Amino acid sequence: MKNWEVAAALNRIGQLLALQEDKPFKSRAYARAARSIQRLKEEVAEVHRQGALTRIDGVGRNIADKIGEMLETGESSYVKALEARFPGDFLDVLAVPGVGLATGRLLHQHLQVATLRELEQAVANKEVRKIPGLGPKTEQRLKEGLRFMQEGPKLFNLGFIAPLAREIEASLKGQDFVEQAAAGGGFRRRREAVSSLEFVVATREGEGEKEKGRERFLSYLKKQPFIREIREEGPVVEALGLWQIPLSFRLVEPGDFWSSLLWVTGSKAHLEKLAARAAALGREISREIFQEGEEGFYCRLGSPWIPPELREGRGEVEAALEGRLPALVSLADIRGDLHTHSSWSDGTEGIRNMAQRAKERGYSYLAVTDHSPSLKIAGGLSLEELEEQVREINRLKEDFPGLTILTGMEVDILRDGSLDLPDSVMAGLDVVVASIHTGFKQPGEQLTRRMTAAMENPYVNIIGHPTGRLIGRRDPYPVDVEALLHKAAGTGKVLEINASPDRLDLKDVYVQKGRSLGVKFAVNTDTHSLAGLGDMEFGVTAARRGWLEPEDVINTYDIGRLKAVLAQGSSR
DNA sequence: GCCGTTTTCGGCCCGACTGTTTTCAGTCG
Repeated sequence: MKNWEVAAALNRIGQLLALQEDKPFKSRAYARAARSIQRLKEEVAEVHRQGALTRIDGVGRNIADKIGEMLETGESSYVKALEARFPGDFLDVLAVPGVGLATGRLLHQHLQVATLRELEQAVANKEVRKIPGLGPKTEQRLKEGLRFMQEGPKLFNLGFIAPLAREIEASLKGQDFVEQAAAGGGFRRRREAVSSLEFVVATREGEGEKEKGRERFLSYLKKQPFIREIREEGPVVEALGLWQIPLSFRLVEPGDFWSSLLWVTGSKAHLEKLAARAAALGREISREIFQEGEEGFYCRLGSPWIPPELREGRGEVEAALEGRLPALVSLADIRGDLHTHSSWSDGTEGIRNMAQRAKERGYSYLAVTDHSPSLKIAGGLSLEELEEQVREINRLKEDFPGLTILTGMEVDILRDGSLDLPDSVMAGLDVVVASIHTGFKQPGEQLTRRMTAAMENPYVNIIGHPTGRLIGRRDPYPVDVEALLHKAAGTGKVLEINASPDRLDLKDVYVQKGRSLGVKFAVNTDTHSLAGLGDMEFGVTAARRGWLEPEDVINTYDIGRLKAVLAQGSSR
């Protein structure tokens, strides 16, 4: 069992306990142990072999026993006993925004709600409002909450699905009967979330031996650990993978690989534009014009190769034909991270470790931007602690030659639009990221005013996660993004592309719009751990989907130029 | 259920907002 599986099981225990016992802290103990295991650097199975489970923070004798059983038998009798009372699906109900433990219990007690479907029914029949303690407003809130859980097919965030997609791709390429293989679809275009993974597989069997290739492929596929079920064995093999993600494998002859991949990659809008171009040139899109791969194909249409991230039908074909395709920023261009948290607030690592990892990533700078005083839940620093932190950073500087550790803070934009740090203090910091963490439910105009007011402050450098969305879980604040973009263009304030796969905020379409207005961006991870520094790739992906070039992204600048931009509080 | 230079019992990230109440519990970040 992998660490994440153990952590997931412990979290499950925590939630089930919270439902059925009146011992909230027992439940939280499991949640805490789960967090520790999630963050654990070694394999928990290895720690168990050494008999050292109780050395893990939050794991005592009882929890260690339960982990031991899971590792040895692959399951947990404790989970089974707990599940006997609440069906597994009930945890989905608890995941609905607006349903906490208390409401969950009430729904179960009074209406026997056990699944999302039953909750939906109860809401539709106006039963929820009849429960003592709940009312019509709660019912309405649940209705809105349910929307997220049920809209369309289940979506998997890019950051979540990327490791699986790459594992499958590598596995396919490693088979001796596979000539070429690649993931296409929304994943290849690096959309923020996808509902399935689609692969194109060229098998080595010669012309006319397609059937043989397909059989070898199927016998290979059936043995793979990432496969749960094979549903369709035709020319496109359909399967369900880990986490019930739909997988498809289009089996083709080597000569058809590139045309199939182009087709499977999409998007529909992009392909339509290509078809129109081909028609205008009197060409057909056939396998003959793919002889030199995708590049060759685009070349025949008189266009440079268009990176998959741009293939959304948002003007990329026209731009390519006119020779004004952007030279997209890439991960290698990134020289540092300007929004990170340490254990001084709610991060897990000390600044030394963060700096070490930044150095290993080849960065030339790293900004430490912990939370500001008012955000108590996230361990916001007091002014004294901030001063102390700055002193520590100054001490650490000599240990990291070649890496500039920048002082900073993620300053809350308070409910009234003022900033949670005096100007005099912000003036002394290298980087100020200003973000909203409270009062999301204010009317849009008020939220917009708060943010534009923050942009008028001369010491603010970057607006953090500007729309506050959590992909698949929370809508953006009802903020007027157009107004923000114009304000940023006017003030020279930098907007963040938050690289956390849960956020990717600003999103690509706004980034593209901002770029056209001359707005500059910073691609930041907002990490709370060492591993989170690796999310940078997803932020860069969002930047690419927003057509950005290195020049548009301030953390591609060398330290001298970056400091100049930061010091004047404006990118212009 | 876990943990300890506030400690082996009594705590466990804190404060605002909301809805359902008539003084507060539940949820969220």
